[in-house]
Amino acid sequence: MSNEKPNYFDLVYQVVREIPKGRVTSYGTIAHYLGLKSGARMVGYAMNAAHSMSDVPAQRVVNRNGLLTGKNHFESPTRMQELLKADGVNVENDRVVDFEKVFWDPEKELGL
DNA sequence: ACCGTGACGAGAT
DNA sequence: CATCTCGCCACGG
Repeated sequence: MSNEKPNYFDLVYQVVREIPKGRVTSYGTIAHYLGLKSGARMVGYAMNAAHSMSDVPAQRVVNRNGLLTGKNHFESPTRMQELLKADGVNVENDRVVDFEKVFWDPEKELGL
C-alpha cells in the first residue's frame, strides 16, 4: 500500500513551469524548494528528460553562478541563449546578465 | 545486483 | 581566492 515514491522529476517540472517569462532560477534553488538540500544534480538530470516536455522551459534554469551549464544539452549550444534572449534575458559569455535581478525564487515569489 | 556517471551545491582545505 | 571532496537521487551498462 502507499508505495508512493516521490517522483522528483515530475516535481521539478511543475516548478520550472511556474517560472515567469524574463526570469531564471538555479538547480539548487529548485532542489531546495522541493526539500532536496543537495539534490541539485537531480534537477539537471530531470531537465535532460524534459526534452520531451514542451511545457518545461529548461532554458530558464541555470546553475547557481548564472552560467548556462546545460546549453550543451539543447538542440544547439546556442539554443538556450536564444530562448533566454527571446524571454528578455540577455546572456553574455554563457552567463546571464544581471542574474541577481532576473533571479526567481519560488519560496519568495510564491509567497511561502 | 554492483559501479559509474551526471544540466549542481556547499563546505572544507 | 582556488581547488578538492562529499552528498543527493536516478539511470545505464
